[in-house]
Amino acid sequence: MSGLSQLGRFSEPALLILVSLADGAKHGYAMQDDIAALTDERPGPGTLYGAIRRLEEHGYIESLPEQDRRKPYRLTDIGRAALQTELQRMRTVASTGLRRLAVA
Amino acid sequence: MSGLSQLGRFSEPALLILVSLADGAKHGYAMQDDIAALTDERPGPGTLYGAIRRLEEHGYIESLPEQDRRKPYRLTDIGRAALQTELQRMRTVASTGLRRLAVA
DNA sequence: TGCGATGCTACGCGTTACGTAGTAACGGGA
DNA sequence: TCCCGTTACTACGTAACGCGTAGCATCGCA
Repeated sequence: MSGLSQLGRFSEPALLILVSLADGAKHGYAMQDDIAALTDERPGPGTLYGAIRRLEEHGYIESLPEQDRRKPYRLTDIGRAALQTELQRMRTVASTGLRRLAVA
Repeated sequence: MSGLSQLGRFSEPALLILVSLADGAKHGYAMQDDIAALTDERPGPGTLYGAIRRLEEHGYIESLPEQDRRKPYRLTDIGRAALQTELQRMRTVASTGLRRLAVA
């Protein structure tokens, strides 16, 4: 754990899952790898599969037919739209914050 | 409530407070205004003052002498550094996600 | 045949988000 | 002068989430 992460609720697993699915369908373990590459923090199974379940319940992602022992998921249209909105907001906040830090 | 916010834990009050303080010391109510302008979501007092307390406990912000009925806070050096790190990570994730959405 | 990596489920604890209610002081308008 | 809305914060409770741990099964490889 480092930085603001100790405060909890900063890793935003759900959003990272959506980002992970943005370049194609993946199953859980592959998402973990992708997220680890993106953020240097590998979410544990409790975090990951909990968030996946909630995202599916909300209709942001949907499961594809299971193959092998893998349950792949992909973004729904709703999920894609929500992700775009959220990422734009995120980028705005990040830019604003960094600008403020630079000026001050 | 709109978009991913219904999933909870997406508004990240603590980070928004830090961004809010990045352009100068503010008291709680002023942070609410600033955050509302930034995100179109005004955090309620439970959210705001809870997050402020935790940030102070962790040494990311510190309180200035109370004046009138206002308790102003400002970023500490630690808070400033943590915020910068976090915002950079955030911008990277946002950019990556948006790029992926554009390609797909 | 053992062992690590893969892939997921189940469970529980601590913490957080957030709504609601309550307090108090101030200023402006009727 | 009496409301009433705004400012500013405190206190409290509940639901939800993050995250760690444990467990189970399969696969490949040495």
